[in-house]
Amino acid sequence: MAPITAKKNGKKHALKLKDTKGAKKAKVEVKSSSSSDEIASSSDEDDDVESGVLDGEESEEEDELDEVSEEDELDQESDEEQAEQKEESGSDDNENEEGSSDEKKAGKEGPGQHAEQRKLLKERKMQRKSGAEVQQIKSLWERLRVNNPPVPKPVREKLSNEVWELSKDCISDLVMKHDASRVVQTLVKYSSKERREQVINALKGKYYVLATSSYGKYLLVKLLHYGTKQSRQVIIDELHGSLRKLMRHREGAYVVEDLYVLYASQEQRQQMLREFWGAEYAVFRDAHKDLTLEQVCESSAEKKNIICKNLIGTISASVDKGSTGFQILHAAMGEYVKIAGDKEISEFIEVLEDKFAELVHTPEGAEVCCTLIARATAKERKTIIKNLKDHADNLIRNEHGNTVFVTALMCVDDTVMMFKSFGPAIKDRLQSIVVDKFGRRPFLYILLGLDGKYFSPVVKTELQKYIKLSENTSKKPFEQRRKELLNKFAPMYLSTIAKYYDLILEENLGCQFISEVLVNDEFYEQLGEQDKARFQEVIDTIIAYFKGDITDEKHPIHRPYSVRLLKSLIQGGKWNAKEKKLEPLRSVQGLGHDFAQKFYEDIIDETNLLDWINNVDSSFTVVALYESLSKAGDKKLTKDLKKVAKKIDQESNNNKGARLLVKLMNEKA
DNA sequence: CAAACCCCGGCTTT
DNA sequence: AAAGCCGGGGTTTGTA
Repeated sequence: MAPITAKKNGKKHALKLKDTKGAKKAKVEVKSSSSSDEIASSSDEDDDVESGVLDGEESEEEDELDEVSEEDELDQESDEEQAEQKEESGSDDNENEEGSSDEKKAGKEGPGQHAEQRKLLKERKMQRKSGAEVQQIKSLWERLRVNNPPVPKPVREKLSNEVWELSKDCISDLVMKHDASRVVQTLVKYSSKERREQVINALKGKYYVLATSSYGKYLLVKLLHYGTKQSRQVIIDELHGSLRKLMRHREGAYVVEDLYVLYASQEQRQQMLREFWGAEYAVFRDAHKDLTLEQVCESSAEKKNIICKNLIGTISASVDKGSTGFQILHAAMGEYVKIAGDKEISEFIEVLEDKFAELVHTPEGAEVCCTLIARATAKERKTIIKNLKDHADNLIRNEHGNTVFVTALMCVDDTVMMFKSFGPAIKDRLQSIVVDKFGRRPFLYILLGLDGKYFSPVVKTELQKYIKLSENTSKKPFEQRRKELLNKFAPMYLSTIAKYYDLILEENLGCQFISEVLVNDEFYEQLGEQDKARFQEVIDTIIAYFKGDITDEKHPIHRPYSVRLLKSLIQGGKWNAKEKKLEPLRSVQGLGHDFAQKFYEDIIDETNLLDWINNVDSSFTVVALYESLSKAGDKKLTKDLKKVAKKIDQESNNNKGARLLVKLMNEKA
């Protein structure tokens, strides 16, 4: 692994640790991704970060302690841990906890006690099964793991062989202990394919226990990481049938999530999910291969009931455990809502309670959330919105979250509530949301509906699916909701543009947005008298924005979208590319000819006309001006153009605007 | 709108 | 396990 990776991981981890203290409540940010990071990085660190031994260990155990209180019934449920293992792992756990708290105490109270504690700990360790070997292996490992300077390869091989010789017979004892499990991790990391294969085989029959062990899980994840397709299959096969139980397990759930997200193939994922349907589908898995949920449910209402019950069982257990952010869970939820009836949907909404925000960052999770919003009753929608509004900014900017917000905008009848909920959170950030690739979408929706320009066919079809689903519970005519929202949001759009025009105009997406706002009859018609006046001020502001010497490279005209914006304002209408004609505005004032006139006066006049024509970036502006003004019989520009006609640069190949202008002038004459 | 373009994830290769 | 290729998507751009 490259040092860069190590560094990155270390950093990530450090950040994460800081978080765990203060930000329990602020875990809106993708929990699922952190799950994999957490496991990967905290175990990586052992090997890669030089100074990390104590830090890593301590923090890990701190996490451990944190979680202990959350302990649930599942440990008992987990089949009494295989008689032989039970005693061992039980005492092991205890010792580790003691160990960590001892260590901490010692750290505070003085070195003398510390040493004593250490000795005690060591003695206890020696008494454990394979204790002597463990100590020996560990000392070898200490030499193996050093990374600064890195151990030369031959030495590494030798050490690693020695470790393997010592550990291969008691490997299953090693992997459950927090220190020794690291030895095996390092071993796996520095081993050949064959050796890894051997480790995989030596651990056969242990993977369930491994997955549920707070230390073993790191090794398991490592094995998955370095493993081949086959070895992954071995592990998956073995865990297969226990997934539902694992999902309810504190450690196991993380392993399953990692497996699902990072290592399982599409087919394996499908299989994992099918296991959540019920025991039948886990046991006879080959018989049920290629089975889709819809098929099964259609074939028998009884089966459907059972599957529903099983799914919601796993889902609510995991949600209660705080695993709402897991992707595998989102996928399971996705299946559930696909077959759920209205009653089940209501129950599901209750299960999720205030955790909706944890769903919206993954494709599946967002889909679930959208479906729920679409199918929910007015009252249920209100609770969902109430929950989501606290995460408005993250929700709206997120690639998937934004569709959830759009769905809410499309489906919720109570637009007053929508505006009250989200308005305040949005108000001060609209200038940055509006230039965000995803964040701007909901606001373009309010402005234009599901315009194909901003909603790709895939997204659009999906959103239309939700519209269809919402028809049972939404009462207003579809377009009415958008109009009402536009009415409420329009003043906010306007004041944001007025205040932050320079920030927004700096971005391509921002120019595009402003153009959509200004060249829009519906928008203008929603404005009151006072806002209509402000609208004119905004237009003047934009005109003034283009003042200045365009031979200066920093002039805004040299940014690609500026011309497009100006052109749309000068034309005063939307270009319909299908019909190849301009659709003039019916009610907006101050654009089109008016705008052109002002622009050819305040910004361009006979003194700098030639500059604007002979520059590639700006020439099309003049073309637009010419078309707009000459059509209206405005002679000033035509006259000025004649004066400079001879100096227009028609030679350079790339100034197509200039040449087009000349062509148009000749046609006229 | 359509063509050009770029970026990313998955796959194959050594 | 890293490097390179390919295809599909989304975005940019060209200018009607």
